Amino acid sequence: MKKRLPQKFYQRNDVTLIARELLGKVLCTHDGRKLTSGMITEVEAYGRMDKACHAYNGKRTPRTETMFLPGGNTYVYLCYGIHSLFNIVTNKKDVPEAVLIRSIEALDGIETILARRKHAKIKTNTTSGPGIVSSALGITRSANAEMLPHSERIWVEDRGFTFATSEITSTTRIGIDYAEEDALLPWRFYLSNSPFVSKR
DNA sequence: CATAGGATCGCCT
DNA sequence: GGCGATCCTATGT
Repeated sequence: MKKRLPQKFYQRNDVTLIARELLGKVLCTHDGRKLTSGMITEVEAYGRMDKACHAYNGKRTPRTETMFLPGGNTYVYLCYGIHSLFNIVTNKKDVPEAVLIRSIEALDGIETILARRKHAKIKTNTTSGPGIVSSALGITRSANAEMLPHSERIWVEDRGFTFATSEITSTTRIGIDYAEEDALLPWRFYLSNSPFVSKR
């Protein structure tokens, strides 16, 4: 079973539900030569009324404008001058919410992923961490504002991997101390039994 | 225009 | 556990 997620999956009005449902889905990229993919193992949700969100309280800037696009778009931005962090926009147009993909477990194109990461063999840190996911899958800011349901470069598939709520850990997000009380929201989700998670 | 700082990583000790 | 890398972004003058 390989089925690309449809637009309506992303456009629902519940970013934390979508974040949890993205666990086990398969993020795929094609750079024109090689297909690479990985099962999503760790995510974080960012809501429109959440001080950790770039578009908190409707804040529009050239960068955050992407978050106001309809759900299903990609939001890729540069962090610390080095890392392209990959997010999936959710909800309807003009409702800025997104899911940050933090870790995956490599599935397709292992050789390509290893070469991009300069690793000889798969280790837990080959695909764990938001900057690393982009490195492993070849995602750069040129992949910003791509429509996942239609893009030839990047998309998400359901391959039938499912996980019960009891197999998912929900806890606080990483690196958002500036978000005051919202730093306490349990909006980071990961597969409890996966070794491919950025912090255990 | 100038400036401070970031949803991080990897290397060093 | 600490820190430098590296550059875009947002903000203020």
